[in-house]
Amino acid sequence: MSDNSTKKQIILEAAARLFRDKGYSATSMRDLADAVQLKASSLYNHIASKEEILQTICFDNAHRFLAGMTEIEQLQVSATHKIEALIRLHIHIAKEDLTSVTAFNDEWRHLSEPHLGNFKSLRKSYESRFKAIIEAGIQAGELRPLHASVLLYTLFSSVRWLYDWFKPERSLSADMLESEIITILLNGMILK
Amino acid sequence: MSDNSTKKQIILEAAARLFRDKGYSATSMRDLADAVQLKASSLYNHIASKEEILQTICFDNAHRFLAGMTEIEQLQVSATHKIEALIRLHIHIAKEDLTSVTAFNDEWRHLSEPHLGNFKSLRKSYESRFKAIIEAGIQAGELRPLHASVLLYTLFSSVRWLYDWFKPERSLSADMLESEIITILLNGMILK
DNA sequence: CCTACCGATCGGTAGG
DNA sequence: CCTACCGATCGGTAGG
Repeated sequence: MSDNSTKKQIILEAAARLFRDKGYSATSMRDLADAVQLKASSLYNHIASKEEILQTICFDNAHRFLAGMTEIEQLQVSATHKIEALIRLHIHIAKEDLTSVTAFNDEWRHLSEPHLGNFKSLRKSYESRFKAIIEAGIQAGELRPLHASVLLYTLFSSVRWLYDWFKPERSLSADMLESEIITILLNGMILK
Repeated sequence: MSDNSTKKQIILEAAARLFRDKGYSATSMRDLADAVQLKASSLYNHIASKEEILQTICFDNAHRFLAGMTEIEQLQVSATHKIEALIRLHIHIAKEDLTSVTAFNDEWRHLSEPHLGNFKSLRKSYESRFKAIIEAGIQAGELRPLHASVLLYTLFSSVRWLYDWFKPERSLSADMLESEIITILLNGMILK
């Protein structure tokens, strides 16, 4: 049983890497089997289907983001500080499990219904809660009076390149990277 | 002949839309044939292969960006103004042919060699030239003294969400969108 | 965990 | 532009 769940974990990690590198559709169960030194049919002792793997990756990561959001919402600090905490959240999640987050970001659209709909709901909820914080910041006069959705999506995608880029040269430490990104984004958003 | 090139154009546009919506690998030639009211085999009177379509999309767009870069490099203005012009370039290209740019952005990795290598070279060249402008701006004391690559990629990806988002609600005009994004990014990058 | 195999679908070709 | 069809590969199952 513990052997079993370990093996499943190995399969999930190999799958995340393949999905990130080749995409979900271009990854075959035989590719995945090769990566974990198994025959394709043996994979089905550990997982139910190819899509179940994608579901696990997508929903696990969605819940990591939502859990972080829930914590940050409860902080008794300014909107600006909450936004800074959210930027750090995105960077920390990326650092923790880069391949999985990348696959989650790029491959969720291959979910079938009803999973696709459920996933979109979670995502929508995360965005709404993020947007509410931004709107509070604008109301409070902390942030530039721009459209909240422009601020939201600019911020969102600004941290997304990390997922494609984190691996190569490491002349830049993760901490340095984090502080520079926060400098750029907060100065871009903050009023004066 | 002119009929022929028109039909080819229709096929390329339908393909870009399918590649954007489902991804290159998940789009079959039968999907594409249905979209243009043809049988799959008839597509091959207009195009040589599935990958040739992807090549056309990827290299056409790469050349649009490079042509814009060449023009902007020759302007006799400050680095900050060149960067503003580059941000506008990205937004304008997105507005002109949204589906094609999205497919180019997300699906180039499915190119086979030697096209993949050639594509990466063009991309690398574009990034280097962009980075040189950013570095000049830092040298000149116009931009915050951060790592040029952090500024580059933050800026790059900040405009990328447009590709996924441009379509829906149009309560925001494209001009308003453009000016807000430039406000956020330039204030984030500019010193003081 | 494997061998053997399934029906479906893939990109693409032959031939008209 | 179509019908008919190719070999290869797909996700997955049967049976041990």
